[in-house]
Amino acid sequence: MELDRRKRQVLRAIVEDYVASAEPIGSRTLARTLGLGVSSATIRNEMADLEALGFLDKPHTSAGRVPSDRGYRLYVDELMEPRPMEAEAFRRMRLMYLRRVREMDYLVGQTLKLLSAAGDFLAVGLGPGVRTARLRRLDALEAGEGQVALVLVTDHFVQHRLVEMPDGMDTGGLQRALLVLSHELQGVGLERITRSMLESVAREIKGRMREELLSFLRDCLSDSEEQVRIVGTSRFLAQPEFREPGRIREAVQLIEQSDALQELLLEASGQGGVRVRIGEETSLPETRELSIVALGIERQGEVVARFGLVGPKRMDYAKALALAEEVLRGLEQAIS
Amino acid sequence: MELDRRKRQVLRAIVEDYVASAEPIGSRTLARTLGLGVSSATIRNEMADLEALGFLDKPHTSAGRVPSDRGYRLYVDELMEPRPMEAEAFRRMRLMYLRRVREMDYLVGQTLKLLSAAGDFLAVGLGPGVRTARLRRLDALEAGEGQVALVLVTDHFVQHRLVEMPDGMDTGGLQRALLVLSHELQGVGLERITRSMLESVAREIKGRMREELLSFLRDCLSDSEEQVRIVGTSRFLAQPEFREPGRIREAVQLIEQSDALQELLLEASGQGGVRVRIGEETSLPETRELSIVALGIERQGEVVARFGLVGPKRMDYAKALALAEEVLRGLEQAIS
DNA sequence: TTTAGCACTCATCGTATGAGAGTGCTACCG
DNA sequence: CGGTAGCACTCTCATACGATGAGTGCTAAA
Repeated sequence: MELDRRKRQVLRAIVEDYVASAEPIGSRTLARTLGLGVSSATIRNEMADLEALGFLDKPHTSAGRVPSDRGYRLYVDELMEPRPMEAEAFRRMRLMYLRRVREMDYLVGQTLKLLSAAGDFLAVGLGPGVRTARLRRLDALEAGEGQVALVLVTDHFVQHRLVEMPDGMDTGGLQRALLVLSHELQGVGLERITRSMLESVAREIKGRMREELLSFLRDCLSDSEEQVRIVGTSRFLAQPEFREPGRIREAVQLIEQSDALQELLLEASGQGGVRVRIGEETSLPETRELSIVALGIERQGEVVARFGLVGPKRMDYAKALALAEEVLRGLEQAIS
Repeated sequence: MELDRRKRQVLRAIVEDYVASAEPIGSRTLARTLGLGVSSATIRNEMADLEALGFLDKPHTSAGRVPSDRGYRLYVDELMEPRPMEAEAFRRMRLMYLRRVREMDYLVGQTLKLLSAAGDFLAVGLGPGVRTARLRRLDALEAGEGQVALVLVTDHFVQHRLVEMPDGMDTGGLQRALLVLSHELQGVGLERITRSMLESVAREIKGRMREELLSFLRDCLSDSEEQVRIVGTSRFLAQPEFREPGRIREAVQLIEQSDALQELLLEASGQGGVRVRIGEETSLPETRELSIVALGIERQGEVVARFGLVGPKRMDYAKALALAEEVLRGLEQAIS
């Protein structure tokens, strides 16, 4: 089962050629570019063997070879040469993670920008959401002209809503009620906060304001914010695999109704660290033709953020892995 | 130049047929569906006249007729029968605008959701950004464990950033400095606030914290937030006009690099009220084949939010107009 | 003013055809 | 026994061709 040296060379060359050109690789061109001093017929034999072993596929009888999922897998695990990040992007990333911002939403957004700028990937990211957040503070900031800003602060995000106070209502009562709630629930995981807890406090507030307050708190506690964020659509869609209208349509749909992407990201990023899922390994029918390099950021044993670099299976795994590892290192250090 | 009754009937029928079917309309079918008791030859003559007057186009010699930009224009201005919004969507919209939320970002987001759910449009929206915002409050909320939430409140949005305090620094100084700044600049338009104003205050704060504070304030004052928001891509792209790969590619590009869409929205929504731009009228080469129903929300003579419903020229103008007018009414009332 | 009739145009679709790229196999070589 | 040359075979893709059908424009007549 072990592949000999030359087979590995051939497979690696096919993967790298195909990644670069998006065209199936024929034996003639490969014999030439490989420079091994063997003829195309020899390469053909090697290719036939690799195909029999499941590392290559043929789109059709006379079209050259294309790596199979197993082929990509072997390439990623054993054949590929790791490649460090581009210097400029590396510098920017470092700089960002040295800052003192602790707001995950912000960090996720900035990281996504850097990731999608670095290649033709679709960069997806998922913040901590309510799952791992602990309440720190709940407040109502008077903002003049009868308006008040409701603010909820947790250990890694802030939510707010600007609301108009009903006539004749003073902010004092509201602030007091929130202060009580704030003290009571200090340090409690948002997930543990039930509606009845909120409602008992809100009872002291009357009328319209109660509804708005409850609506705000409910929105904060619901997972609605924990939605996957997606950057880099157009460079992703510009890839040659999406030239046909059918494919592009599929991809657009995948992006727009982001549930599938979210599931993909959750599954692939798992319990932290960097992982690669290739084609069928993604276990989602919609993403059978895509790959993802995913990572989960851990803090105190909890995964607080996840990122993924999604591309066609023919993506630049070395680049994506270098990016992913750097994000993992930088971000975990930043929030530790 | 005035069109007689029958010509108007014919034009209207062609527009409505074409909107429904996306196929060019022939004289035979039209003669049948119109039920005027005249033959296809008569209709052919009318069509030839309408084409000569510039209200119809021919994709090619033997393909039936299609409305021209002028044809759509006349339809929208004079021929179309206004149609009220669908009841359920109307109810939801009403309910939303009766709430007391004054945060434009939130309102824009919710409105876009409703708009894109109501039809096959691409719903675009633009919040007030810094242009029309007036500072209300600037604060630093202690959040425990050495973290502090910087909060900036204006009359229609809130910005925040969660930052880690450097060791040994107390929030007191920070809060005092912000309070001073807050009082000084109370009610001042964000656009008027210059960097030197900020820096003079920040001078009292030392080290890393100053950098983070300035970075936060700069981000608040820059237009970065005033980016057009886009919802409904996939339903928009599912329209038959985007069946060809070239067209769909164009459209995706238009959406992703949203500058053009933003410009379109700004131009079309103008100084408030509801307006329609059809095809060439959009004055952007990229959107020559699209139409937009746009509206600007005014408050005290300033446009604080803009929305657009973008579709192929063959869009359902009656529906889009009904939606637009309701948003205009509801939102202006809500924030007045 | 309307209509019937007819020649004409043009996109579309299916089929045929040839070129080109690439494979698999067989026979042969060192 | 691994490597190579040669050749038949397969399959896609581009092109051409003709048939089909929808629709028009025009003319002459009602």
